Amino acid sequence: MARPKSFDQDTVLDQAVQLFWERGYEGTSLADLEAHLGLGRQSLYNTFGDKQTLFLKALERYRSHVGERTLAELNALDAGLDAIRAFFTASVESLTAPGQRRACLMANTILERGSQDPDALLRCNSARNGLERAFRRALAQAKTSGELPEGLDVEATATLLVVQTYGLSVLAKSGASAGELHAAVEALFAGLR
Amino acid sequence: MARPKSFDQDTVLDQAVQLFWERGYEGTSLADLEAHLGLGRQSLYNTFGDKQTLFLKALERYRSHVGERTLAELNALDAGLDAIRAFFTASVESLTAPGQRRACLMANTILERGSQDPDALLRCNSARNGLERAFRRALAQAKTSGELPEGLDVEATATLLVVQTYGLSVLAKSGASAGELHAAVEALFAGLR
DNA sequence: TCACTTTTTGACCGATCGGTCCTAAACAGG
DNA sequence: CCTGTTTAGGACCGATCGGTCAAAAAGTGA
Repeated sequence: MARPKSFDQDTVLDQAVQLFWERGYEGTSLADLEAHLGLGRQSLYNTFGDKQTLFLKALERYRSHVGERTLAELNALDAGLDAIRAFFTASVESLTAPGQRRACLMANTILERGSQDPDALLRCNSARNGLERAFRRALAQAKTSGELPEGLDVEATATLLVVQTYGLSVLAKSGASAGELHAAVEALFAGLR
Repeated sequence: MARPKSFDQDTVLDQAVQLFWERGYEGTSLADLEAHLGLGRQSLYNTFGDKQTLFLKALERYRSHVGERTLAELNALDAGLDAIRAFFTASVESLTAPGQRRACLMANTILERGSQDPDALLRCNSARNGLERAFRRALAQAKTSGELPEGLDVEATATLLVVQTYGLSVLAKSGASAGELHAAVEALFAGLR
């Protein structure tokens, strides 16, 4: 029963995700947000609260969109070793896409904000848990289907795969080629079987 | 034949390294530097140039001190698999030391400054090359001594170890326990042999 | 002691930061 | 058409940013 908002919240939030992803939290000013989101400062504050709150919502959005999409096939019921390999192949491709060397928003946030923003860190860790859980399930599946040896430590290996995921982000941002990273993934899988 | 500086450059530079390491480049203001380094702004500019130049010198110092110290045993002539394992064990301990969750300055810099400071990125990559070279040598040594299988791809595995190094930094900063990370390292080595 | 050179101190600069306030515009319901 | 409520625009706020300037202080060599 009053004037409605002239924009779609989720669309705007997606653009905020892009900005924070490319420039980081400190590197993204309110002026940047106004310019790229196409709305005034007061609208930003009315809709999302202050900068830090907006950032947390952007993190949430990243997790529920970007994250879940890449997790989808890993969470399939019959996901095994192939699904894990597909996950890393797709990750490397995405991380090294031309003009898109922005690593992973979660890894970026952990390093930039980990010491200062416990809420942000909490969301990053929740996202990490989701990934690690998916890895565990796929690893267990691969183990029962005989793709992996009986003695394999599923818990530790899942953590190892998370380490690998974050490490690939850093190396990709530093300019490593897709070939290098694919080879590193191959080396990892050579040890798994 | 004039007034000498009242401080030791390297000592001051070490403190700058600490600050940048803990707070990042953007997160460290000139006021912070003045306060913790104990010298005035003009002295900073006279001695090290502007903030970005100081940062590059701090990166260099980090590499030549922190970096070289951890690389030392990896660069020993007879370094093999044990040396690599010792490197990761020491890394995990250092990364999870209480009150010191600051990850690795190189990884931090790659993610925070990689897109904006090509000079900084260059130095990070040069440090990475040093690490990767040491890994290659130790891996080759381990291969000839029979610790590792003939078919092992030294090049790709060395990259894999760099990926792990960076990944451990991120996970450590996110709050992962030393135990978790040690287990992940174990899982990695289980695959290598 | 006396120049000469450098360091140091601290005030100061414009720009930009995140955030707020106030007013005008725009829509919904009656 | 009004009335009520919310949104939108933009001026404005104090604080802080990196960087500069000028003057004072402190050494050096003669």
